[in-house]
Amino acid sequence: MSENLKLSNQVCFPLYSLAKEVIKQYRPILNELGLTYPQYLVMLVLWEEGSQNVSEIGNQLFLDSGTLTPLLKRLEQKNIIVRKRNPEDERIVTISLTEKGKIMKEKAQCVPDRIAETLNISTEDLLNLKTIIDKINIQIKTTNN
Amino acid sequence: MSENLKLSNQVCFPLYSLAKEVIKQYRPILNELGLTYPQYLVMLVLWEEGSQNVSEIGNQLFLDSGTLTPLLKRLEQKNIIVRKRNPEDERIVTISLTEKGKIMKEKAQCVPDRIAETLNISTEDLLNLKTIIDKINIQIKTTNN
DNA sequence: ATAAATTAAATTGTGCACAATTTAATTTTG
DNA sequence: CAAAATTAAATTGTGCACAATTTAATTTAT
Repeated sequence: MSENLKLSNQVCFPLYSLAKEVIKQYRPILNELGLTYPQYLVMLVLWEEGSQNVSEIGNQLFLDSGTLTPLLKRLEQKNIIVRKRNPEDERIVTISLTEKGKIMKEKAQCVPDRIAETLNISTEDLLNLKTIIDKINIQIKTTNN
Repeated sequence: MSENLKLSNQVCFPLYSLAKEVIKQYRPILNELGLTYPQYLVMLVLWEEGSQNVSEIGNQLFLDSGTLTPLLKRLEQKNIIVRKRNPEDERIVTISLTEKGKIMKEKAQCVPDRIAETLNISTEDLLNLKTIIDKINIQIKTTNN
């Protein structure tokens, strides 16, 4: 068999597997907060930057309204965010944290440390991984637009 | 904010994004074969190793029957695989390629090259990425079992 | 000023991904 | 041998992810 189609030679498969594996490590930890990983990402954006439009959140997380609209509705049902149409421009929906959502930030402070623990990867390897991923991400975005 | 906090967020999110981005590059190419990326992975296993049980495929791709059963039914509907219960042990379902499935392998030969083209990443960077990812994947699997 | 174009979010539909449970077959044990 | 345990796949239910379309609001260009 040509080497071309061997699973072991693929780069994408280990990447896809590792991403799933890492998210799996987040699951039990985020579950204590009642969040999924994509929901946690949205909360990180709001904690860091405050109120944001749906599309502003989407631009940062590379997610579209088809993904975000139902996800945000779930966060709203948990009473950690509110969705409000902008009276200046009724097309825009602004997402804001509720008190409960702001308080959750405190409980979430420990998440990265706990992830770092369970991943058990040296800082050196993490930095190495980050460097190469960032480089490739930039290359893809610039090549593909 | 601790350094771990930043680092794990700064690694996990780019990892998750890059995996999605790379799969997005596969989409138009695999679409010509009528396959999704996970379906392509199943076909890679079958092309490389021939007939496999559902759980053997699952072990290699880290997917469970909840994911594979409907996926395999879709491949069966495309007439590129057949699903057959093992008469020796009726619990086991063996997946085999049809002629059409075998022929598809030829058309798939070009996929890795075309992906390499569109990703436009140096072989060195790809190897670098694969090396660090494989290392971390092994580390996670051994730590977490 | 209004018709056409654009924009933002929502909706619709398909396909993973995975936890939890169920079903049915096979093994192990008492 | 029969009950209990185990195993393999299927099923059920929830939640992304994304393409394609729709809806409604706003801009723009005539």
